[in-house]
Amino acid sequence: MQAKSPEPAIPPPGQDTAAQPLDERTSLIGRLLPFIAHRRLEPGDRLPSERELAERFGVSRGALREAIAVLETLRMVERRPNSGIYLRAVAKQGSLDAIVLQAELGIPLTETEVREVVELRRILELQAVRLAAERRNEADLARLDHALAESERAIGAGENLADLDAAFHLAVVEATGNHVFLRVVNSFYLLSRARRRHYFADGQRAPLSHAQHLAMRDAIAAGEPDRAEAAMGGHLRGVESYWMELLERKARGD
Amino acid sequence: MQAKSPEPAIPPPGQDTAAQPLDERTSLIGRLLPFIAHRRLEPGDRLPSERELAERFGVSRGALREAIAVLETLRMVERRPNSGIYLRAVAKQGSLDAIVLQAELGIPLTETEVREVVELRRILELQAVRLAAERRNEADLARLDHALAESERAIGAGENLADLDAAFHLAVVEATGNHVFLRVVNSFYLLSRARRRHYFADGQRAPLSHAQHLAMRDAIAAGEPDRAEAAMGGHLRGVESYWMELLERKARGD
DNA sequence: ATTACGCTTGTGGTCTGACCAGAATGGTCC
DNA sequence: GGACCATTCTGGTCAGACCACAAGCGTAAT
Repeated sequence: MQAKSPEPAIPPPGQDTAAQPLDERTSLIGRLLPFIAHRRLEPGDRLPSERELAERFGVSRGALREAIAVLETLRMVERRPNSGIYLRAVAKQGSLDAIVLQAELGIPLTETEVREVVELRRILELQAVRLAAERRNEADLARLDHALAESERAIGAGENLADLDAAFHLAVVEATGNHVFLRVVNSFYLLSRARRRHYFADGQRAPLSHAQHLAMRDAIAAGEPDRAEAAMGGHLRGVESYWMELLERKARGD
Repeated sequence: MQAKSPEPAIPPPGQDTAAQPLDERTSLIGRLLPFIAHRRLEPGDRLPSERELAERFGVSRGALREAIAVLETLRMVERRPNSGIYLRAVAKQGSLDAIVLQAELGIPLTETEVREVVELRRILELQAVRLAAERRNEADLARLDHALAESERAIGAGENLADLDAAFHLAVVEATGNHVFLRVVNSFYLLSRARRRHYFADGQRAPLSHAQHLAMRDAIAAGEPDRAEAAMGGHLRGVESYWMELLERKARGD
C-alpha cells in the first residue's frame, strides 16, 4: 500500500509551499468553495440555480452537478428538488472529509482548525497505540516492521519521509484491529499531507522520528500499553510543537 | 438544527426494520454498491466502463458519473482519466462517510463494524465529555439545557427521543470547542440514526437516558471532568449492551 | 374583499448524442 | 527483438432538450 500515485517523487526538497496555483485548470470545486465563502452566505441560504452557476463558472450543467453532488455528500450543501441548493451549517454538519477535500485543493487550514486537528489527533493516536499494544498480532507487527524498514531505507536515500511516517502511524492504528478507527485516522493523515512533507523536508527530523517509532514498536510488541502510550505522547509532542510554531509565525505576520 | 427532513415522524413505533425496500427509486449508488460487492472485485480491479455501467443500470452516463463522483470522494473508487475506474482498498482507504452513506441507504453495518463503531464512540465521547467539563462556557451550557428541555417535552409527548438524544450528545462535543471533533462525532450519530430510533422505540429507555443526561450536564456545569467521564461511561454502557444484545440475537439467527 | 382555481415560470433531475485528449493495445516495419 | 504507429477505448466535457413539481401570480368566482 503506502503511497499510491506516482507524483513528482520529491519536488525541490526545500519546501512544498502548500499554496500552489492549483494548475491552471483549478478544479471546479476549488472555485466553488471560495465563491460561496466570498458571498458570505449563511447556513440555509440558497445558492444560485445550477444553470446560473454553470454559466458563471463557464462549465456545463453536467460538470457543475457533479461538483454539487460531491459537496452534498460532504454535507456542505443540500439539494431540494424543484427548489434549489441550500448551504448547510458546515461547522456543525459538515463531514471530516470536507476538510480533507479542502486540504487537497490547497486551501490551508485555519488556525482554529489546526489546533483542533492537533488535539483530536492526540486523542485518537494515544488511544490507538494503547489498543495496539494490547491486541497486536503477528501480521500487525510485520506491518510495523515493514514500515520501519522502508523508512530506514528512505532516510538513507534522503527521501521525504512524510508518507512512510504516515504508513507507520496507520499501521499502529490498524494493529488495534478496528478498521473504522483506521478510516478516521487515515482522513487525518490525508488532511495534513502537504504540511507533513514540509515537516520532513528538514532532514534532521526524520532520524529522530524514526528512533521514536522504533521505541513505539518495541512497546507494542512487548504488549505494554503504558509504555507505548508514553512513547506516542512524546513523539506527538514533537510534531505538535512544529504546528504551534507554525501558527505563531503566521500570527506574527508570516 | 436536529432533524432536517420531515419524515413520517414515527413509523409504527414497534421497530424500524433498517431494511426497507428503499422506495422504488432505489438511488443509483444503492444499486452500485451491491453490484461491486457481488462481483467480488479486489482492490485495484477495474470496474466496467462508464458507458457499460450506465447501460447496465439503465441510466444515462451523466447520472452514472454523478454517482461515481460520490464514490470517489468517499475514496471507494479511483478514476483514472483515459483508463478506467478502479476499486480501492475500502477498509483501509475509505472514508468514515462511506459507512455513513451505506447506513443512509439502509445497508446494515456488519457485526465487526458495529463493534468497531461502539468502541470508537466510547473513546471519543469519554474524551469529549472531559474536555467539555473543562472548557464549557455559558453558550455551551445553554445548548445543553435546551437539548434537555426539548427532551423532557418530547418524553412527555411520547415522541421518539433518538434525534434529541443525539442533539444532547453533540452539544456535549460542541462544548469542547473543537469543531473538528464535532464533525467526527456527528458522522457517528448519522451512522446509527435508524438503529437509535429503534432503541428509543422502547419507551422505558428514554427516561433513564434523560436522567443520565441530567447527571452529565451537572458534572459538566460543575467543571468536574472525572465525574462527567464516569457519568458518560455509565450512560454508554447501557447503550452498548443494547448493541451487543442485538449482535448476539443476530448470531443466534435473528 | 376574499377565496379558489389554473396558468406560467423556475427549479432540480434526467436523458441523448456528440466531441475531445490521452491511455492502452496490438500490429507493423525496421 | 525492438522501435514505431494507427486503432480502439477510456474518462472528461459539452450542448440542448424534456420532465415533474413547487411556487407565484393573475384571473375568476364567490
